[in-house]
Amino acid sequence: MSTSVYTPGQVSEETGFSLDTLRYYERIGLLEPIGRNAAGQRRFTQEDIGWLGMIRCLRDTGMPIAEMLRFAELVRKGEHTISDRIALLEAHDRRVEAQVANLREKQTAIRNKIGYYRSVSC
Amino acid sequence: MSTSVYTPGQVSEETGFSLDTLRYYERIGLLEPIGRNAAGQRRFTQEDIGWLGMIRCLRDTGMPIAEMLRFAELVRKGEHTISDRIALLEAHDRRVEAQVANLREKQTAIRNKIGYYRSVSC
DNA sequence: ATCCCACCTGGAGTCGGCTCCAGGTCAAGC
DNA sequence: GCTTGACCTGGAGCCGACTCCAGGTGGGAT
Repeated sequence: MSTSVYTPGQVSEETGFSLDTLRYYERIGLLEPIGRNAAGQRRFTQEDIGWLGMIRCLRDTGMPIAEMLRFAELVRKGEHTISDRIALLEAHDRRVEAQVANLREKQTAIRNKIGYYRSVSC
Repeated sequence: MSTSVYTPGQVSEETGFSLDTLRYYERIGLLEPIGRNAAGQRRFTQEDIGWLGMIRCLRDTGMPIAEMLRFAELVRKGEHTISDRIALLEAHDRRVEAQVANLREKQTAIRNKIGYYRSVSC
């Protein structure tokens, strides 16, 4: 029961990020340099996977990579940046809220259009 | 009270699309060729603006341009494509629904993270 | 008359976010 | 002992969706 590690393939499988994307994220500094085995292959920790989960949330909610980098930076700088992190996430949460509202509004319009088409074609 | 027309500037203002984007959409065939005045400047009709409203809905809900082109194509082909248009919009509506669900799920995770940060920093 | 501003064109450039490639290394199964 | 498959690197390429540019036209206000 050594500290469990994961191969790139496993991580890709689990997080839904492609191998190339995982390498890309490491290259640009969104991931800390990932640990390696003797042969130089990446071995991800549970913590890396946790961080990737966060990345997944932020990406899926439309945060640009540049801003995720800022967030990653804050995380690296340690505990005293927590209020900044909260501020960043709250600002993002507000954008997500607006996004959902906009989607709902546009969806209603689309449904009205469908309704109109139905009324025409029957 | 001639049939009212609108300048590119007015349309941009009203629809939120940039002048360049309006020209781009016309170039790629997402808009029918827009009418011109004697000097060759575009004059949009009310109908053009209505169509741009539709475009706005579809774009804002994440439909790729390629698919909007397919939709535009159906509209051009006339009445007998209405059931196809319904099918296309319904499929899109389902994707929008999934999108909202995913956003909500990720938003919850983000809020939990904020909650966690709050608990740590107080 | 002249100025300015909104508009025109074709084509090139940008940007974000990956994605692909060539050429190479290891380790495990047949 | 050889093949296979997962991995490695640096760098180039791609895609979608605009956005910008240079150089030019036309018309309304001062």
